[in-house]
Amino acid sequence: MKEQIEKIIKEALKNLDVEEVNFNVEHPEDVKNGDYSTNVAMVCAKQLKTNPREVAEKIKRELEKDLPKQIEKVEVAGAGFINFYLSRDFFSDSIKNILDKKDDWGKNDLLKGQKIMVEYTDPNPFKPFHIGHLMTNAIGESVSRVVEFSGAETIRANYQGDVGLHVAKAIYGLMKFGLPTGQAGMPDLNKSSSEQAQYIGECYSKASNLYETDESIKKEIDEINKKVYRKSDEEINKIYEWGRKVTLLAFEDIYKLLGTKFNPDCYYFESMMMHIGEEIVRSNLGKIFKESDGAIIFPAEEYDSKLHTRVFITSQGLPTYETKEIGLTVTKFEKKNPDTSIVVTAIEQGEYMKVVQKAISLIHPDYEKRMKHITHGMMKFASGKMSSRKGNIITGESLLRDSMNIVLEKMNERELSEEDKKNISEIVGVSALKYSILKSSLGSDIIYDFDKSISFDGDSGPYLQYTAVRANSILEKAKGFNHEDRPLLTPEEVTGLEKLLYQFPEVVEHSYSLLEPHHIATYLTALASEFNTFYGNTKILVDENKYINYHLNLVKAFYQTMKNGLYLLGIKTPEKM
RNA sequence: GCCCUUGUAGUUCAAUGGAUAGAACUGCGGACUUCUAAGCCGUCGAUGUAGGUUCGAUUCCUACCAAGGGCACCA
Repeated sequence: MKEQIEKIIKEALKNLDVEEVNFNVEHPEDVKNGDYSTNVAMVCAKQLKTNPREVAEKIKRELEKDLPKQIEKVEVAGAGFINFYLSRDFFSDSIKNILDKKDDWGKNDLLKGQKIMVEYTDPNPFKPFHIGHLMTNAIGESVSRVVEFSGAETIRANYQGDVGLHVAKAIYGLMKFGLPTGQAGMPDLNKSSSEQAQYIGECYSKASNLYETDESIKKEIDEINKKVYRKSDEEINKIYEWGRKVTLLAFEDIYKLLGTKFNPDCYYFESMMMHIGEEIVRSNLGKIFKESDGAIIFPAEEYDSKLHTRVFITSQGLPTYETKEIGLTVTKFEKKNPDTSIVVTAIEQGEYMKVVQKAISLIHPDYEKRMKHITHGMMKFASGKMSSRKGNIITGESLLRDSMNIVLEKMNERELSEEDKKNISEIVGVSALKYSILKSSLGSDIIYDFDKSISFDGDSGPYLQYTAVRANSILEKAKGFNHEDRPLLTPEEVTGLEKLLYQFPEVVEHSYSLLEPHHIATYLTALASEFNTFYGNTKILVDENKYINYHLNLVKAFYQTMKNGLYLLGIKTPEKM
């Protein structure tokens, strides 16, 4: 509809001999000002040397000569806005359209034929899955789904640091505090990979502290680090293989819970990328990279004054993260050849990534425009509550578990089977966390209040789910209610719900064009609120309701839209809760 | 010091340069023998400071203030 209005405005301008101008068509905040509104008259008032309202009137008269039937009337208002009011038929048709499209409702083909790769989550084996990974995952998954809804073939990639100092620290910790060979305090190898991974994470944390405080331990760990790189020590290799396997398996459990499926051939590892990257860096030494104090560096400020120099290969001859990133990017383009390669990380990687991307674009100029880096802020905690319910350090996993447990407690009031309660608490717990990450625009930090944010009032994931469940509940009850023989009558009045429903595809497009998932979250919350208002004002399943069939279609259309929208946020829609 | 993010109600967040700056939480006040009250209705309350561009600025530009991040061998 938006395109259509833009089109008739352009035609009107042509008929009035006005040069083409940049104008907007948008939804006014207040529905009193119509369903669509344009500022075209104000934009070209100067050009026509008259005041905006006169221009607006002129354009209005031109538009009225041939008005599409979906538009009931056009009005001039305010400083010179032209407002469009849609007809009852338009809204009724849009409900039908939603019911026809079902799970495809909201999709578009902006990216048809394109291949888009999204890399996100990026946890490191041997370290806990922390809250930052949770954020990156929620955002990356949502971006992937928005891209998918825009018609692209979507490739989900994950990049994991299986070499580096953190690995050496964890291995040192395991050797010092006990290996899985039956010593005291050891994890039972029969335990779940998640529990074994947790033990490895603890060893990592302890060793990490010792690294900072004890000089001789620091040396030992550095020595282990070299051995891991060279694979020169049989015992270390064994621990390494076990630890890597177990932590990666534990991550898979979390991905499953979060609803992410990476492409099986797109799990990239630093241990692979460092060799590829090193070769590229060394073969461009003297051209792009320089030697300096024994290290190999890239002086990015020579190309862009806002960038800075970074080390790519250390004076000890080890490749840094920068070099591995070059290997990764080149591998992605060579193996998968995406039209666009999107990488999602926290903001701390922002500056560094610009430098790396500059270096890559000098080697492969054709990649430059195809690389996109999305950054997000950090999750912080309100009022210093830094520990989880059990008193441990909060990891991404513990936060998830706590969230699910809180839901489970709330579910006690409900008459549901234990199995239902367990499943629902998983779906709702994940939703609470994901929504609190996705409701804000990227960029700024997220303040996470442990007590309040998982409260499910108002602006929350569970609120959206609960609203969907209410709708579903009506649809279920309607099956036993005699309504199918009755005629489909359409009420004259258009509800606020209908005035939002048809906008869903526009929201998806907008969200894609800015790569900002929060627009979907904001829209769904407004939509849920409208539904709850409608629900509160309307008794649907009663004999006196002569619009019963229309109302049921409306509920169905709402349910479908909410379900598709929640999907885009990476959130499942429970059938009951 | 230089560079990148970000400053909106008591709190947490919205607002492709547009109309009276929207929500949620909290506070206060309501409705309900009703399809799930994790819900609904009403109400109090905000653009960091100073300039500039514009018919019009929360949005763009400049300076300042404040928070977070990055600036050579960690990732």
